[in-house]
Amino acid sequence: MDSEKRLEYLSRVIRERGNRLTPQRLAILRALVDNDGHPSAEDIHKEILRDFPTTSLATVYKTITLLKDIGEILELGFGDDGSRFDGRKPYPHPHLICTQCGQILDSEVDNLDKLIDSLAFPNQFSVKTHRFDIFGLCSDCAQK
Amino acid sequence: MDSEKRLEYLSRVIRERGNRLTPQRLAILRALVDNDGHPSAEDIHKEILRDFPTTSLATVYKTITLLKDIGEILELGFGDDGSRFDGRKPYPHPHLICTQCGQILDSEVDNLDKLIDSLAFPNQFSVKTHRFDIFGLCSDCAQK
DNA sequence: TAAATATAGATAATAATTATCCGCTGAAAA
DNA sequence: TTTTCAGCGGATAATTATTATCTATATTTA
Ligand SMILES: [Mn+2]
Ligand SMILES: [Mn+2]
Ligand SMILES: [Zn+2]
Ligand SMILES: [Zn+2]
Repeated sequence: MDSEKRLEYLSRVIRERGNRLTPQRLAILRALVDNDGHPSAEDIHKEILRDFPTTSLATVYKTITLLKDIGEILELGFGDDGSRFDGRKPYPHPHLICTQCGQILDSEVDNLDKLIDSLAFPNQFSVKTHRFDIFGLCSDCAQK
Repeated sequence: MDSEKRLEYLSRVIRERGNRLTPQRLAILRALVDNDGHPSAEDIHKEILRDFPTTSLATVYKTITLLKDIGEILELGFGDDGSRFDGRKPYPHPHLICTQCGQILDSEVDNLDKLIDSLAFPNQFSVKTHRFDIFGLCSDCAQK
């Protein structure tokens, strides 16, 4: 997963669908593809403010919405705790979520789709997507 | 899973911890254990109103909070779409969620804990709980 | 250049849930 | 029996991440 490559890909898709790649928007994209920590909208906003101090939080949300429309961002909603975003791997995948420090780790596993199919089949359920969150303590927090 | 047995169990636990089993509270418990459709707070409230027309929605939420404290209800939060509750099986288990009609089906699978452990182990992650949602169309909605 | 469209930023609105307040109830204590 | 008092129900206000709205500005198109 090359951040620069992914940034170029997203930039191209956005331009091709007639949207504009403003400096603020590019900065938001860069923050998303450079960060593998699943940042919140606030996290992204804070980072953008360094280069574009007048950027509104609404602008961050608008770019996230744009990426959602393209299907190039994965949103992990946590109700009142807000959402965290994965702009590097927009497809569903398991996450290890530390309930102590808030860190979110990516995880991969083979044959998860097969398991999901085996759950859906008996109910004649047609699968579109999924969400698999594992909550607990990361290695750092577990030591304390 | 006997609804009546579960109702008796919940009633006993609530009394044993010094809480009171008011008629409204009992009605809310009954609505929860009788319904395997993963009702929302509103759903429960509507049902309670038939027998106790002055019940406040806040009372429903308070009883749900009580059950959460005991660990005897599973909350499935969906952000702005609110939460759905499982008062029959309070432990984590996979759900098949129809994005068309909102129906939520229970699902069970062997060795899910083993799979989760295999994901957590490489990261030295200490698992506490999990959430596994599968989104798609139920058999009814898929036919249309 | 002129017109059309998209976007940024500011601000108001949304809505599920939670907090707060107050009067009531019921069981235990005196 | 009377008093006490924590728990509770109901009403209402507050919370807060996100979305909608509005206007000025920037960019593209003709
Ligand atoms: Mn991820
Ligand atoms: Mn369930
Ligand atoms: Zn941690
Ligand atoms: Zn359906």
